[in-house]
Amino acid sequence: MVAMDRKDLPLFSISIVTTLTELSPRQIRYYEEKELISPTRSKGKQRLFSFNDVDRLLEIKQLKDKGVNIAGIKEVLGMKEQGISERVRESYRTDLTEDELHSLLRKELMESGYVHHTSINRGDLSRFYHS
DNA sequence: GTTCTTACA
DNA sequence: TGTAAGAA
Repeated sequence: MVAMDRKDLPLFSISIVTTLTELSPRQIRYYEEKELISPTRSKGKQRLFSFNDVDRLLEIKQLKDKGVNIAGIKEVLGMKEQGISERVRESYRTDLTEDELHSLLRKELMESGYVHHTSINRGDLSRFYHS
């Protein structure tokens, strides 16, 4: 069971993910260190990210901007894995320019309502926020 | 040229 | 988190 889902295919270099997520290489590597993402490695030990990795990175970015710390982000990401539909299928079209793919991917993910009304800012999770 | 790790500010 | 150094 290597990659049942297309979204698990390791395809992007860190530079690509950097432009896709607008996160710095430092942050991306830091999140991997914190086990928020698990990109595979190429033979040269270079990271290869999948669509799922990019998805998670974008969610991490949102939560970070909201003031959620690593522990809190792990909580939310863990909850997501328990069940929440996703969709960015159109991103797989190959007849898109790189810029089109970038904006499309980001747009789709932004409008998915990933982090709202999940009750994360309802008190009991306040301990996951920075001061 | 790009990415990696480690380390320091 | 940004940046630098040295290796791959």
